[in-house]
Amino acid sequence: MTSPKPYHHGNLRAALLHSAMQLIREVGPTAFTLREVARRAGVSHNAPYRHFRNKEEMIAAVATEGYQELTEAMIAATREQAGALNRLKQAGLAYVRFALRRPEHFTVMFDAPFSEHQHPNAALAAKQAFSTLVSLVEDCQKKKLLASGDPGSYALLAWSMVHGIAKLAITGRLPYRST
Amino acid sequence: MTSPKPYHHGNLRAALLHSAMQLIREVGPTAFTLREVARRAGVSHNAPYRHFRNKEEMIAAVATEGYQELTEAMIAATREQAGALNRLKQAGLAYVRFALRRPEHFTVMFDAPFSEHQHPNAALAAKQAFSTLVSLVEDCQKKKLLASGDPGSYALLAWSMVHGIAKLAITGRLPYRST
DNA sequence: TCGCGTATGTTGTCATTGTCAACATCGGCG
DNA sequence: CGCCGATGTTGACAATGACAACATACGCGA
Repeated sequence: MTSPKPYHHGNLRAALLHSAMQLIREVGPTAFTLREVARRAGVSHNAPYRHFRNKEEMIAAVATEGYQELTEAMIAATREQAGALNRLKQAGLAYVRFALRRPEHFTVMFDAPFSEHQHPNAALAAKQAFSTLVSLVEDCQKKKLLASGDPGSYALLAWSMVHGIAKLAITGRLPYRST
Repeated sequence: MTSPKPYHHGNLRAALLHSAMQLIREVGPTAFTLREVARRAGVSHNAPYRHFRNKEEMIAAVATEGYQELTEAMIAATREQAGALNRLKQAGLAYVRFALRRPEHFTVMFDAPFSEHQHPNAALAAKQAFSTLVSLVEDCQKKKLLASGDPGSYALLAWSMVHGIAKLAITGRLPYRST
């Protein structure tokens, strides 16, 4: 995305991100190690520093990708769905599904071992995910399917619910139930 | 709690937990360091190992304390409050207030860098917090203030919402608003 | 009262990690 | 074609989590 064209390796940045995600999935965000990522990508332990300022920034990059995927998942879920309310619901389900499919990724995205303020890209990606929700809520309001008012507030409420459910589901406290 | 009576230091375990919480509050759960905790408690870097098997277990102990505090906060908030529904609401508010008052502690409790399965004490404390919620919901149902059904499901829903709100508030995405 | 076992704390050590600095390589631009 | 800078490597260092061996002192039993 941001990197023009890597020289030696072909596309190290992407390869590193890939290894990073896989590693996080295997050992969790805590045991995650920069050097192991480098090892898996088949480069020296310092190569990553040409693409990320430090460990934190690399994690932030993973989170950023996660937000983008999440946004896409929500959009895809609403596509070819009739009814504004139904689309909102589908987006919510997609959200939870994403969380269940990639618990560690989800954790990295929201349990922010990194300070969001210092990672504008991540913050931006997160904002996009949120605005996806907001516009779905606005659609519902336009069609009088939802009481009018600040769309942001409603979206926040929706997000809160969905997020809470997803989180608790991940933690294994939610008995599964089809819907 | 579990420790009978420490010898040399007086009560190292408690002192360590105290330092640990303070440190987490200062630098976050990620930069948290066992050795720094020991330093602050004025003991050698290996003293903590007499009270906690490893770093993870120490964090789990901190989380356990957090669950207990949370439970107490919810109970305290419902005390001398009239109306089952109102009590449920007060508990929810107490939940959010706790999260806002101790964001890092809250983070440690739920973003579990530790695997809950392997820390029965933490799991138990968490369960107690949840059962507090469940009984509040049951009260509402008994008084027909809430549709009947599986109390657990309703409690989960309540928890999800409250938790989601708290989490998003911590992350700074929730515009504050008095209620 | 006294000595000893054991819970508690310390010193020493090791592999691993994040990060910095110096060096090597190679692709494209002039 | 030669140089510069982007990319990657090697080497180093302090800090960390964890283990092992050693020290200390409380409190029980004789």
